Amino acid sequence: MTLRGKHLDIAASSAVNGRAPAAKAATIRDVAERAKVSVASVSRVLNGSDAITETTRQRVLDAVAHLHYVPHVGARSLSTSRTDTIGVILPDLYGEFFSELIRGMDLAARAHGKHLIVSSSHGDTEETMAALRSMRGRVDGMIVLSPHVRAANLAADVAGRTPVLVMNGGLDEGGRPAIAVDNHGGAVAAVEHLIATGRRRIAHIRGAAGNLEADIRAEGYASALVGQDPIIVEGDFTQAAGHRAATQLMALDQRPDAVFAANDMMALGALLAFQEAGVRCPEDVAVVGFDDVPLAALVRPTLTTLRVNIAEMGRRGVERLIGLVQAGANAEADTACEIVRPALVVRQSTAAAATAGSNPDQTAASLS
Amino acid sequence: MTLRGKHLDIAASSAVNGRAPAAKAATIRDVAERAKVSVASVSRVLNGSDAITETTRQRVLDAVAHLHYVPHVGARSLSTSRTDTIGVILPDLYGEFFSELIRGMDLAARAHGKHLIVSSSHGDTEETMAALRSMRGRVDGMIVLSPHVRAANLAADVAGRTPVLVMNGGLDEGGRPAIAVDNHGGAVAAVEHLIATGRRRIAHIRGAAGNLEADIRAEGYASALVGQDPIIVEGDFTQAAGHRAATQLMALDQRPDAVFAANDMMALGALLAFQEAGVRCPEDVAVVGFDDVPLAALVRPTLTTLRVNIAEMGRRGVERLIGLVQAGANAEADTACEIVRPALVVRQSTAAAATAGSNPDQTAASLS
DNA sequence: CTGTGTCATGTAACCGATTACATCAGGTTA
DNA sequence: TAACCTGATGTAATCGGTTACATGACACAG
Repeated sequence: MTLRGKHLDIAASSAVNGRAPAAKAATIRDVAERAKVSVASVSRVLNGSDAITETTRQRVLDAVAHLHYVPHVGARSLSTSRTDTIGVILPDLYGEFFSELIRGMDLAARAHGKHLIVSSSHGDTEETMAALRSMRGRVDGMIVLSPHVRAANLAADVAGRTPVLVMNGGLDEGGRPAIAVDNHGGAVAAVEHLIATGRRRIAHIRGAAGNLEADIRAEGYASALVGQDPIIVEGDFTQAAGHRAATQLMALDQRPDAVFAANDMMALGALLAFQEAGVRCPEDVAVVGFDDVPLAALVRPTLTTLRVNIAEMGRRGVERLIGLVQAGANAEADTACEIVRPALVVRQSTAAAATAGSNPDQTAASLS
Repeated sequence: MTLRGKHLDIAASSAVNGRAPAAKAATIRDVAERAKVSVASVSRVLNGSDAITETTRQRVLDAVAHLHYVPHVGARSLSTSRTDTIGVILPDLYGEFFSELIRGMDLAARAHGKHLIVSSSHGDTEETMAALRSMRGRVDGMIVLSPHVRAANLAADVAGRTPVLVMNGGLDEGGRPAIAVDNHGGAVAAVEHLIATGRRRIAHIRGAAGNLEADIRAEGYASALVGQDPIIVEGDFTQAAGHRAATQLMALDQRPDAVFAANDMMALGALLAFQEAGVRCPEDVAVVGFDDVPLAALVRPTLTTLRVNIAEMGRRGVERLIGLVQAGANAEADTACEIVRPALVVRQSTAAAATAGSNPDQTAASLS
């Protein structure tokens, strides 16, 4: 049982012949008392708002320092109804994509004096909703990354008055603030590059069915093919899935001469599977990934991929959300869907056989 | 200006001939009113504590559902002085080490219904303190990863009554709850392994000077050498630094036949530098890293390293912190320094020349 | 000398929950 | 029937801030 209010007296007096009760943290009233001013003045000094005599300011600051006073955030957020915190709900925390994203978000959050609460939903819609509910009231706004459009939209509903920025959703979120990668365009660019470098049988390792981004990338792949039927193998964005998928592809009657994987981790798994089977990359088969995680430039052969500036996207997300929070009630504010266009980064894994190996890592400088 | 308190009446009446003001979120009193019970009953239903008639419970739950009521966390935390949130201060958010760590922490936090606030300090002591201060009152406890012991100790002081668990610090934190990696033992194991596999000139690429872990690993390296003087090159834990350091090593009169890098990213950079220079690994030079980030098993040659189960360490950290929070005032509770012993994982990069390449990835199964 | 304006400061009402204690209804028991 | 217990529910104090409004001091003009 905590000691509070008038019961504190009783506890304190009983402590006379017992051991001292744990010291409670100083409150604004303690500071006011010690500085011999009112709580209002203390609050004013701390929030740097009103006109305050230099003398008073000093007295308050001294008291604050002496008592190691730190304002109680809960109390403050109760009266101001701001938390200076933004929530981030990710499908997963595994892998370089999310780590880069969080890094970018942290950068922006720190720059604006905001805190970041992160939570993962393990890709489950129900868990996403639970995470969302438990964050309500705790944050000023939320960024939701969901592989399922449905969840993202529900999310925005559950959130009620809390602004929600959807990232990683589809491009067709009806009038919700969002940031989305141009998955279709990226996939098309990948396939066109493969065709341009002379590949004629291009296979695709796709992400999990039902995952929005996986669907769009697969669709982009299919639409960009020229003179061949789609060859699609299921995956789930993990390196192991890429490995399995590549093994399947090698077992085909006619082995493809190029593979476009829906992300870098699967591309990597495929790369390893080919290597183990003695299939040479890029000579026998070209491989393209998606995301440009740092890893892509570090493997051999270095991986051609679609660069998405992940950290920058995270930064941008936080900044837009902060904008939304400030706009507040002005419903008209910012409901645009911002589109990030990935850039094709050509590395060894799709080089023409003749030039392969000449320059180990064309992008090393920019990725140091 | 927000509309609050008695001024709400004025605003509401003026809204009669204007547009409706933004609806305020429902409070416990709104729920009580609608359910025709007192706020106490609502609170009781929501916290499942006391005896409540089934009828009342239903009425309350209906009202809650109808109003989309969500308790205001700030208010709750004000009266209960719990936040159900734990803060994590990291030196950096870059790279796989921290991403794995956060993943493990998230797992444990979710399992206990806690939230996670993350913040990075960019390795700067001053920023660490600032982050710490701004978290006070916002969290029930904090986990601080600091490369500088000093900061970690100051941290524990600044935190005041908030429990702090130091991770990644030294082993000699005077009686503070901590979890630390046995950096010395790991370094010794690395060097001993290299000696056992016949290497005779072993160099070390160390982490930034002043970084505690870097210091201890370097010291462990030096102490394990047999019949040779230490060869130490400065680094800073980045891949680029590893690359530079390896270049320096290759320029020596007598090139080392083994390199122990203070972490995997630098080992990787070194690996690439050797490759570019035509120095073969493991034939000409063996390389050992530290951490066993997922990446270590994915490069070629696969990297021998010291495995630290990073995610598990994060999980453990959160669980211990939760223990500390619950122990509360009982100062005697848990002040132990838990030690995590890294395990040597032997892969291709230190294989004897004869057997190199026989098994591309000995640990692929366990890392899928 | 009084009225008025300015500016620093104080007082107290609020934010939205929790919870100790009061109350009250209904059933026992003497 | 009166005294008493029991268990559900209500009332109001409290957590620690912010801030509208009141107060009070002082300067200057009329």
